[in-house]
Amino acid sequence: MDTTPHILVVDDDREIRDLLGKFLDQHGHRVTTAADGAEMHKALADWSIDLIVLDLMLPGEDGLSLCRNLRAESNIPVIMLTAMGEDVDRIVGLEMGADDYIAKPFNPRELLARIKSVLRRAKALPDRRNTDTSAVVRFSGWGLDMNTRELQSPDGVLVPLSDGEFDLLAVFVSHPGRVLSRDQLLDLARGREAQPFDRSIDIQVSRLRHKVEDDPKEPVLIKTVRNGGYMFTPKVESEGDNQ
Amino acid sequence: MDTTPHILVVDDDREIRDLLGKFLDQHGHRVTTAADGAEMHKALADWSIDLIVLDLMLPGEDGLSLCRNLRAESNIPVIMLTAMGEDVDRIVGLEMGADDYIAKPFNPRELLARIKSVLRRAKALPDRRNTDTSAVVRFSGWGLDMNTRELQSPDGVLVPLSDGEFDLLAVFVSHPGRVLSRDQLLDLARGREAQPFDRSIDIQVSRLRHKVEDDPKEPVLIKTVRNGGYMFTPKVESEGDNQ
DNA sequence: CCCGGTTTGTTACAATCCGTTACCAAATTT
DNA sequence: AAATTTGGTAACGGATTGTAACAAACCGGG
Repeated sequence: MDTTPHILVVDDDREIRDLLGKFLDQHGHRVTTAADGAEMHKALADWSIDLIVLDLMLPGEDGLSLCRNLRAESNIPVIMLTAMGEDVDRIVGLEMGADDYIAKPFNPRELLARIKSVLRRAKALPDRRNTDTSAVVRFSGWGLDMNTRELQSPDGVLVPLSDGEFDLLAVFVSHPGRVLSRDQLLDLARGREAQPFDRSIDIQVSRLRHKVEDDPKEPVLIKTVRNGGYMFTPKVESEGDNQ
Repeated sequence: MDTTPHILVVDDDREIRDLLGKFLDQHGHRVTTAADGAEMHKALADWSIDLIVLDLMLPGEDGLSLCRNLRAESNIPVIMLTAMGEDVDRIVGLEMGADDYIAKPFNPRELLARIKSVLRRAKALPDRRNTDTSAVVRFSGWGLDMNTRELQSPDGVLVPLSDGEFDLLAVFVSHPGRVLSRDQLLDLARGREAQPFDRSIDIQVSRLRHKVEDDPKEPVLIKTVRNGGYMFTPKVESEGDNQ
């Protein structure tokens, strides 16, 4: 299946964003771009990003401090883009926690190789991005255990979920009260890109509704938003994991 | 506690060895040097090496294959030294599993920064070197002795495991709560690469389940994640030394 | 060297899962 | 109201997984 890595390019220069986006796209990556820190954070909330290419110099909060903040809360790998030939910046970048850097102007094939290398390394690391350290998530009486991947109904009965259903529900509970497009759901739950006429999310939502909704014809938890996607409506509480 | 990193420099050029050794020493690292693969292996047996700086071109077995072998039996980080300006070699080096590379002639301060960066990353990884210190690992009542390679059931009965089953279980207990792909499991437990249609991990998991699961049809400890691999779900406590 | 037992991987097949297609209903536009 | 778009889901088929059965590799002792 198509699970090409999703790369986020953060650069204030529109030309570089477009160029890099096109190049990485041509080489089989999904790409999202952001012009500054705010857009970057939005993209991180909306998509399942596998790697960030981050320009050192940015308007507002600069690349270095963004990188440090990223490091504090996730371990999404970061490759820093630096202005050319500045050893000092390179070193500071690495010490700030970037996984690699590359100086502008760069050889695209080398960037590709570095991306591949960093992604390979990252696979060996535990994925810290969604780990809210809370194992059990509760919503309208239901309990979803993110560790054992088990769903408990309000009556305390274990409802068997297939892996796909669990992954989708996990995405919903971690984005409550937000409309998620089919594209986003596909990316967040399956890590893949939508094909034309892709209805797989609809099907999976339908199957999930039959397991968690009282009346699947009249869904309360997972609402359809016409021309928008789906929205998980209940309030979600995460229990601190009890030892 | 003296935790200055111990760095092994492998290069056939005596001048570079001495220069690097002196430089790294001055900057607060312990350094051992080796001229070829044989000396490298001796140093690895004699010392607890934290990082290897490895020249690409070596007499006898060259740096690339040394690097690959290292990768197979430990996760000691490796920084490759390459002759200057050879993009191809750089790329191959990274894909061969090096954690970073640096081109000769290099700025010593940059090497220092890369060493620091790679060491920081490596701390996040589990140490796969010889853990001679006694270690009994416990999970949901079971006890796995990493030294004697014995598995004790919650009732205290010794359950015989084949070598392959033990290796696989050892990989699982050292990566609890993480989805491990078949590729990763094959690499970590067998040190080999998957062939097309390789089902050996499935079989081994099946056999392991029959020994450790209450109901192998309804596994609780080793869960299947469709399109992902397997996940070891129980909480793992290690009785031996912990950090 | 051969000979049994053990372990490990391959093949084969059944069960399950998931995405595509197709068709219908509901919502929206014309 | 008719036409069009959008969403729900039944049903089929390809893909993935579990495991039984077989074969190859390995091993220790004669």
